[in-house]
Amino acid sequence: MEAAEICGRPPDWANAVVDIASSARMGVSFMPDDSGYRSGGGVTVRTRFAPSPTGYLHIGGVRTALFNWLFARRHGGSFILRIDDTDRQRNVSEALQPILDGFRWLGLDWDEGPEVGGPHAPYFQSQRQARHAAAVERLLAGGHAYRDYATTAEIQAEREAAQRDKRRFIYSRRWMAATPAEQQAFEAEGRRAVVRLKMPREGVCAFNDQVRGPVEFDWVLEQDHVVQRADGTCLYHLASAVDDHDFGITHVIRAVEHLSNTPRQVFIARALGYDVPAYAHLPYVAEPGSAEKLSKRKVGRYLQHPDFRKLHEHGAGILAALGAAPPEAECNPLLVEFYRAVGYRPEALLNYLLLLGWSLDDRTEMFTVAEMIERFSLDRVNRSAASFDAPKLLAFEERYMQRLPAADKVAAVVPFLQRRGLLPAAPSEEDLRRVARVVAAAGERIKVAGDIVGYAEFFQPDDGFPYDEKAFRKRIAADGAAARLTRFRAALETVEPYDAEALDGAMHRFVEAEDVPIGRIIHAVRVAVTGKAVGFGLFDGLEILGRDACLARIDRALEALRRSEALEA
RNA sequence: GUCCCCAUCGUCCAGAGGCCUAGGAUUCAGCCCUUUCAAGGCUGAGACACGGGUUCGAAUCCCGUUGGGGACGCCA
Repeated sequence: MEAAEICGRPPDWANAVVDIASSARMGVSFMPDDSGYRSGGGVTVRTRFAPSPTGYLHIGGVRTALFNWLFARRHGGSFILRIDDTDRQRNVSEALQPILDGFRWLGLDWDEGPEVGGPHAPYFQSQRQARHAAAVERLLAGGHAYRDYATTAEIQAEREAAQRDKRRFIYSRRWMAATPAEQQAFEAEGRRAVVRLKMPREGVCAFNDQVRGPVEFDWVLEQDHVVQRADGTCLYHLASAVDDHDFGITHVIRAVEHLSNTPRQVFIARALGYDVPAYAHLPYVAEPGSAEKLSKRKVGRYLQHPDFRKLHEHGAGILAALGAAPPEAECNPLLVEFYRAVGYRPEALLNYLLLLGWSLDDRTEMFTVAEMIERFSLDRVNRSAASFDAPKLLAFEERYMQRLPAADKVAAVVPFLQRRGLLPAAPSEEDLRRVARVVAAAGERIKVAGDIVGYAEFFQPDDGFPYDEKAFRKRIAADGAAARLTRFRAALETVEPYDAEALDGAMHRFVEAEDVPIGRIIHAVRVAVTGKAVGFGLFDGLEILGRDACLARIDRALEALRRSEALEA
């Protein structure tokens, strides 16, 4: 067969610029009313996120999902969840659950997809194989694909030969069955066919990326990708292009790693006579302190980065305090589960993720979800990778916590106290009042809801909390400390009313009478009453605990001191 | 190796030829306040990767260099 004949001419559409949404990019504004994306104006926006059921919701994936979701919501369109499960047969539902839970926790609702169904069901790729296979048949019939009888070894040999001669590898199509006769001949040899795309070998594939602008790829550089295996199962790119079309996806918003896969999807779509969707390739999220793509398998390495480690340790501390060994996913700050388990505000995570690659201007940082939807646009998406910055995420979390109304803060914190066994499943009014008072006193010290476990002593019996040993030695076992504490205890008995203000006054009168710096008594009281060296305002703490508890706790501390002295003697 | 992409404070962003002596946030440092603190207040440090053009004028446009990253599967 002649080379010219083998290669053929590229289909006439191959060089067409695919640009259904260019007007939006060129336009000054990108409002729903003039974009033509609304029903009535033409196309209704439909975006999708297509996770594979791995059991985890990765932070980078969520960012992509968020942008898809925002774009759909912004334009009054639909956001679809499609499950790319062609690869795994086992336990799909089990591996999917954490992902769906993560979406729900974040408030990213999907209009069509698993559990909610929709007009284009099924939404599991593995259940759409008949459609994929039918598409392959059409590709074959249209001459855009061919049956190839080469073995992997034969292809590999060609590839290596090309490398040896330092030329680009272009498949010879030697085992392509162009006619039924050739097909029979190959099969008589016992060969089995895969279906390959018959890619154009001249011209360029040009399209207008919604975040990167015009992009071009030479068709020659594209290989004759396999779209269907010998066993009849179809490969991802074929399935993806077909499903996107079936679902009426108008905008494919995904990570840049798919940019170089786009030509073959464009080829498939055009060959099948589809409208090609608009593409938007997002920069990927990079690892802390580097430009490399974030990978959930490298957590160990990221843990060596101080900022990332701090984020992790903070969360791990909370999880450890909650008891029972947490599932692995909850210990990994690369996964959404971590933030939920530790008690982050979902809005804070969303806000942080939004600004990782997108901005409105040079100063607006806080966005409610409604504001995000209102202001989001693809043309303000950044083109370069952004690395995951743990301190910044924590800063957002702090701000959201600070702004949270007191009642919501209490509600956020209660489940953590319950899990720690510090609060009954059905807390009484009085229980909740105490929680509210501790939360108020702790103020900005509670950055994530789980931080409440750091104030466990306010919910434990007077003899049921441990002492920070070092603090105990320094503040209570010190010379004269016990005697002073005993005298202060006496003062506490008569303070009236027993509130922070009066306690403050009593303390100051005490140190004046004793003629000692305030630090000599205040720390001793704190250790005696809370067991800790640090905490929120001492007088608030004394008030919350109440007189009886304070006296009992001081007695217990003095008793503990006597016992340890006796032991040493 | 081939192709593609990216390039402003440590980090995340702003900057569409003169509003730039480059702005905000975070981080860091110092100071203040304070009974402690991963608390609060104030002040400060800190960047246009490099080299050529174009232009009266360039962080901004063009070319090159360097650096970084990604894609090159009968994976998704």
